[in-house]
Amino acid sequence: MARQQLSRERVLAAATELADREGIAALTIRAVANRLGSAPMAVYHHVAGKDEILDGLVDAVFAEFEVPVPGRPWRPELARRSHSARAALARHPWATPLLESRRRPGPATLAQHDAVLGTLLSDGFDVPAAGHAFALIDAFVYGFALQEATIPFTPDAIEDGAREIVATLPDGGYPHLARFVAERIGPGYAFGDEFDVCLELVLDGIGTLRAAAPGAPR
Amino acid sequence: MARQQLSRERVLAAATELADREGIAALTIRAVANRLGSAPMAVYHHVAGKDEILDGLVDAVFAEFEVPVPGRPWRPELARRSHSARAALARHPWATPLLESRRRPGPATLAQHDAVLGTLLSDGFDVPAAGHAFALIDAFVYGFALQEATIPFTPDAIEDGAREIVATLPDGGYPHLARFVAERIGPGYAFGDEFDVCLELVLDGIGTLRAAAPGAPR
DNA sequence: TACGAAAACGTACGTTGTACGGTACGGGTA
DNA sequence: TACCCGTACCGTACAACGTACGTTTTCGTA
Repeated sequence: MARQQLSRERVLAAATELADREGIAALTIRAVANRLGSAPMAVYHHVAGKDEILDGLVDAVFAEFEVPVPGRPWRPELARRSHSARAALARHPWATPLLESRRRPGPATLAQHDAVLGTLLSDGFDVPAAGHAFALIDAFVYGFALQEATIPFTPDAIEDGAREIVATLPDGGYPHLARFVAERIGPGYAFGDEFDVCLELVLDGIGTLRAAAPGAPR
Repeated sequence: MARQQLSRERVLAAATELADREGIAALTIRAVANRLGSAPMAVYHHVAGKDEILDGLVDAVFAEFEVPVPGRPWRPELARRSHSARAALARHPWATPLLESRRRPGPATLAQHDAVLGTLLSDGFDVPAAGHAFALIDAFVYGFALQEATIPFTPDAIEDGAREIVATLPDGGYPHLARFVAERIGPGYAFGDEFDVCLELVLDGIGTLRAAAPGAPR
């Protein structure tokens, strides 16, 4: 039997693949086992239950974020990590809503948080300012990922999709929404492009939090 | 039998109550029917299925947001609506993750979007700038709500909870995180307070997007 | 070869969403 | 009065789910 041994890692990898391909709702113990060529209950020797699989998935996604390096200038580091975070959450759209229900942060999650705080604290932010900055940038990244996951259309089909929704509206209702779709949504429009514009504004705002005292100039 | 007639509204109200009290996982058709003093299959005469209930719940939460009024100054209007949105999402912590999977926006959702866009468009923002501003503020509000829902502690217990997590860490790992918890988290600290600080930064950023041309001064 | 632990499996149970067919009832028409 | 039919409700049934429990298979070591 060429069947490889099961392991926690193989279980999580199979679960990630399944969630990516079929959606989070299709992620069942039976399906995971099936994909591993195994029986449902075999999985339970490597993870305690479905909840632990979900915890592991979230941490695996966090592990895909590029980690900022404390000591380097805060702004490019946070920009790099935020872009990679958004990319990872876009690759795994099921992950963002999962953040809420998972209350036991994994090692990658903690390392990520530690590195972000360290980057801020070592480049001119005092503790309260680092807290503000952390809350702001993560709220933005997660919120954007949530919005992006909600958009029911691929960038190519967004025009049709948006018009379709607007078309089902009562005539004359939602005039500003209708105007926005008519004037803005078109072949060149991709919602994802908003990320860069908004991230710059967020980073500008974080810059104003920076303590005046110890930081290197700009 | 004094039992009142069922209706779509009563079903949604019972579902909201249940989700608030017992969590979204406890929201089953049987539980909803039970709370209504009715049989499971009776609710199917008023909603098409569980998905439609979830859609209705999300729209009901959006209906709790205060709607900004186009024509009034953009900044206080958006501040008011953002505060009320955050409060509503905090009252219903199960709602934010649900935003992702619900792709059929309800009337309250559409009205909300329309009013936000209208407020921006009628106070000096051109269409692309309004799009940027909309993406930014909603990403922030949803993301913050998601973070707030994740915090596993009440404001009172946050100190113990945070220390507990840090205590389980390998010694010396995550030094910045440990420092942050030690210096920042205390009796006076409430994560929710970060919202006001961050929202001001977001609104500042949105202000810089405003077209120079037609807007009133300030 | 023998053996004990680790890994994998089979069976079974309670719960879920919901398809399907039946039942009670309140009027409108003949 | 007798009939009928649409609306609201309910009972039963089924497939799929997570997983508790007990059994079998596999494999490293002696």
